Amino acid sequence: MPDPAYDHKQIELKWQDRLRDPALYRADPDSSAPKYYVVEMLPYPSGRLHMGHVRNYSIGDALARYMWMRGYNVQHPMGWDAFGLPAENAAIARGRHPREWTLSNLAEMKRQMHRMGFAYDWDLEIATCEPEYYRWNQWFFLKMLARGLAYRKKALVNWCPQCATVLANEQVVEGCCWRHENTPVEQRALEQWFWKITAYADELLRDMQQLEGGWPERVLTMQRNWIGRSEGSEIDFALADSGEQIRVFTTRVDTIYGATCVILAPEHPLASKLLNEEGRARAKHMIDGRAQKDRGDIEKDGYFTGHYAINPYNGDQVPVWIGNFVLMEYGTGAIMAVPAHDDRDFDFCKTFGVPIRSVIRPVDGELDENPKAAFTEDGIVERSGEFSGLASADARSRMNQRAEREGFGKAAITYRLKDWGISRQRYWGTPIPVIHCPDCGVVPIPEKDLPVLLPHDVNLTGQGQSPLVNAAEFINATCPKCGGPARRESDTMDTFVDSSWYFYRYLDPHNDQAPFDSALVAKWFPMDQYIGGVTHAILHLLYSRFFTKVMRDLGLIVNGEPAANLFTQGMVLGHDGTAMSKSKGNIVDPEEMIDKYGADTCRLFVLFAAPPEKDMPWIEAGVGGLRRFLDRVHRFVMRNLDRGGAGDAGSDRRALRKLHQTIRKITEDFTNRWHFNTSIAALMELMNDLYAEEEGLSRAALDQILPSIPLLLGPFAPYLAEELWEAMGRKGPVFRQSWPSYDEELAKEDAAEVVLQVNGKLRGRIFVRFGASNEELEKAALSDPKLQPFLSGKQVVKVIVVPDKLVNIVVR
RNA sequence: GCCCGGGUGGCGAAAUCGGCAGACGCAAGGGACUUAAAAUCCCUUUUUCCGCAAGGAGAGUGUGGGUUCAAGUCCCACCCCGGGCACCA
Repeated sequence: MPDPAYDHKQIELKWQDRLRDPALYRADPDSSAPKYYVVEMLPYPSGRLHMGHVRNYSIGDALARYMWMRGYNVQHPMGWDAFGLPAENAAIARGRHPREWTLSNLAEMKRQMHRMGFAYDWDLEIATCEPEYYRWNQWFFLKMLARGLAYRKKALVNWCPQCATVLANEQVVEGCCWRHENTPVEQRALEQWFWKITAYADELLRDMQQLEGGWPERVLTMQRNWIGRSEGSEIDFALADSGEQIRVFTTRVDTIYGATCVILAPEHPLASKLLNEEGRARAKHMIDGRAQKDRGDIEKDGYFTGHYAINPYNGDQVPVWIGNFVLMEYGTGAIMAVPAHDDRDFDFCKTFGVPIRSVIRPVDGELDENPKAAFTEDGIVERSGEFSGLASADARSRMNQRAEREGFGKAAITYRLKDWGISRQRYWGTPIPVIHCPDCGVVPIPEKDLPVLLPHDVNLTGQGQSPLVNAAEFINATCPKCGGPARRESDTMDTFVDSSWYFYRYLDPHNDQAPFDSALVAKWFPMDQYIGGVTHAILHLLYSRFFTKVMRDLGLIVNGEPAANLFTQGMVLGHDGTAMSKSKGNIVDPEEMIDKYGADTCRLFVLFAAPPEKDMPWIEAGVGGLRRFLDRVHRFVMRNLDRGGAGDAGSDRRALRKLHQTIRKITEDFTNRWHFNTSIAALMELMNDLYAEEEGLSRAALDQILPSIPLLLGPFAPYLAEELWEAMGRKGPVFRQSWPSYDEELAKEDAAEVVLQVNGKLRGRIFVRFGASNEELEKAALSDPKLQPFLSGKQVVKVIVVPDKLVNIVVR
């Protein structure tokens, strides 16, 4: 009789249907089990699921299933943010309303994910552009406003002409928009809303200590660089003619006696005042040049303003220049140039003939009167008045003291981090809940009037101004303070706001009294495990840390960090070796793969091809092998369900040993590292052995082996696991069973295989009982016939024995 | 330029604490079954040399050194690839 075929379509349809009940996946809020909280990063609903998403989800899903089987209380939400901008652009392109488009897309993605068999609570999904989510975004905004953490200012902002909106610094990649890598970002001056993430710069930096070990070092380093704290001094140089102050920032105030000019950024407000017409033209040229791509390649340019400034320490008058290498957005936008002790200043001053004056010598060297290059290390300060002879560090602190005493400067800390600009000139996003009143100014909408909802009928063009500006019904409002006519804010919030706190809302998605129940969050947070792509290292992960700290200060939560452990999984790359993306057209559609091979096979394949932290190029050639493996599993179980037989003791022993070794191996893989590729390889080895021993297996051995197979397979290939489990007459679901335990004794080999080496070269091997003494092993090795040719006529110098493993004989 | 990763067969990879390099899978080749094909099963597959054969000897984890009885793994120098940061004062 032929073996029953593994019909993945029939099996998967059947179990898709039976596993639809959300109650199966829901965590028990009263559970005393050790908690384990897995959250998945969300794909944008602007496209369909692709194999990259399938891999990301499969990693978390396998882990969640295993944790359930170990008795953990798993909250394993997968849901979606309805991200504004992509949704809006896609909706415009298809001539549909963003809301309609978003919801239908969410439904489609939900269907696909259900088809893939991801175990998740199907009630939990959140579309963050829905009214209830607006409400709490806006509520947070008002809280921030009240605390001075939200403010509005006119600022030079990054503007993507393609998106027709503003971008945060974090969203600019190599001078281009993160979504349009060929569109250079422009600078525009606009009134914008900001959130004061800089108020938490120090804490965001300091608390990274807590994350050490739990978060990848790479991510922490990226955040550290991004925050970019540097300690130094701010010093005022007064203009010789007008007395107006130029404040400079330096980390090397100890070199200030060597300052030979002051350089302003071309955008510096004072620059336009000091410059003549020609100078202003030069400044504009510098600004334009910088807007182009490769900043590092731009040659130094400068222009003398014709004015002089006074070094407050020694009264020297130094020329004031503008320079294209001085950045307005860092420090104070002005520097003192110390060519003798800074590479960039050296470059600049050499080029423009500004004098060079050395004031620092190496601790055990002379002052270099005529340096060929800048000496940038700390040393001993010379020619610096009362500070001469001091070590650099010492000089810095004494100079700061003097600056403070005399009122011309102070010690200061500068950050590279800028406040988070959250204004977007788009339709599809959370409206910023304020009103502009001609009499009262900016007036927040009272909490009781939230949420402010988007008007439904707008003219979406994707061009120029936000469509909300022209939506009269929306824009014309009444001032909540004076009752007079006023204008509603037309900016909407950056959608990174939505993703900054969605994982809290997941715990309590239907709460209409508060963003979430604080007690529930206190019980679950910080989440034990967060999984996401490294692409979010400084966007989402920094924002959500900031949000967490703000919410803590609002008294909503008690944790200071959102996630104790972060795992950054690798991407699935297209055939061309670059990340899958719709614009490149290299995405692989899971729908096709599922039809062809089945959902289980697809999941198994993406987990098997590479360990999860590694990028994985999509090479379909290997998928068939995984399908064949599942076929083999199915066939083996099905044809041995009712088979009788006395069996062979040797076969039984070998098969059971392999079984227990496999359980041990997979358990260790889940516990120590998530290398599912080796777990799956172990399962394949088990099946290979079972096939080899099949003839000799007794009924008793089969009764032990068969039920273990779906349990071990469950985290990786859930549909087949359920099917086999049911075929054995058991009640599911598999992921709610106990994880099988292994017996160390049964897993043990009969004898230790000991490798024999002579001078480190493999010359033979022997089998001995476990725990044989070093003397026994040494004796066995020295008398082994295979080793004699290499030992005869030689003198044994040393014998190294590693019990149960190896003997190495050193001869001369 | 600076800071992280990484470099192992034809390919994806494994080797988890310094102890048999290449598990597992793909692809390839050969065989069995079959009228035939598919499916399935079995064998070979890092490489060079010796041998009719069983078998044996050598080389080999980007390159060059080093430590060690023993190195893919540790140390030093360099090359290449990927990522992040980059006139950050």
